[in-house]
Amino acid sequence: MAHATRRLRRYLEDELEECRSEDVDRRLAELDTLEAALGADRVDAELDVLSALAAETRYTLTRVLVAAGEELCVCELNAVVDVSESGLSHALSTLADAGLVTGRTDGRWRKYRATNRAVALVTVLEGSVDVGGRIDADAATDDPGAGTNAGTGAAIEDE
Amino acid sequence: MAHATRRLRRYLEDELEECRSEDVDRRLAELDTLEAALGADRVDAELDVLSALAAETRYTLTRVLVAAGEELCVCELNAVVDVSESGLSHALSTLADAGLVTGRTDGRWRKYRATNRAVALVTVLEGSVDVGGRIDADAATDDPGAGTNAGTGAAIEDE
DNA sequence: CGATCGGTTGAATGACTGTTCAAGTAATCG
DNA sequence: CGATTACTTGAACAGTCATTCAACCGATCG
Repeated sequence: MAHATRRLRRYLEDELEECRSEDVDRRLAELDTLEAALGADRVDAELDVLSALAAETRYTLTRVLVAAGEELCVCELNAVVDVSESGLSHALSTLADAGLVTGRTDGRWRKYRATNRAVALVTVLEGSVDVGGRIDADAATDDPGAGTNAGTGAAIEDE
Repeated sequence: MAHATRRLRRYLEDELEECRSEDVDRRLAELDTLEAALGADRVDAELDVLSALAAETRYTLTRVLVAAGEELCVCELNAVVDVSESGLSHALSTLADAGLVTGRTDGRWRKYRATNRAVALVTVLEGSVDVGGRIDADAATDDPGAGTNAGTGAAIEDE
């Protein structure tokens, strides 16, 4: 980190007009705080969730389960993802480990359901990502634009 | 899909008491609708964002930029992620492609800032993931629990 | 101008991971 | 009970991807 710190030092002396090393040290401490505030465990946990979602099969499954709004049988899910039977099982297992779905055995059938976490993430992604090349990627000012729309619609609701 | 469909058929005949093939066909159509409603382009776009975030270096960068609430110089970011100089550049480039950060050149320094999309996603992840083994992974009933907390705090705010 | 600095880009490689095949388990059926 | 069904688990392989090294570009400085 020797080289990087030297450059950072130069940047800070350049940025804050006065080049008192006191100010520089303060800024360095602030950056440390910023990093520490994240918490390694927390970042790890959140990365597990992200990694679980960041694969076509698993994300499609999550989307379908969220859209359904009710539990679906494994054999139903098999109809929408186009992987082998065991591939589907692996995918659902990974999602369950990440707390994105929960499964329960009902007689000879096994049913899965999306968790609140999955609903929240899918909802934000839906609201944040505009398909069609253009994106709403203007820089964030101060106000978190979270909690956009709800009501994913398209629930099956038979019976 | 021949085998899977056969099993699904059996499941549906088992689930819906009456085994009229009319009902079965309707359910199959509903599942198709559920899948189609997702939209392949949309899923792809959202997967790009998820994939960009689902890596320790890039997620940490995003978290720091969101927490900072202002633009940070590359040399500052270099102090928090522990990868090579070019690794950092690659990471920031990937994040920019996914619309999670934006960069601008300021004299001889390059500065990056988190986008609204990044703020939204990080906020939801923060609110959704409870570290410490236990998770709030109770099944979703109907109400999307999105838009939880805001105010990531820990902004640097010097000057 | 040449030299240095800050940062990016491209190719290469090692690690990771998504998928499949084969075998295994729990439940129902006959 | 054995057979079948519905699904899971483990090992193995193929494809992907994060990181690094080297070369490069643009800007500033002397």
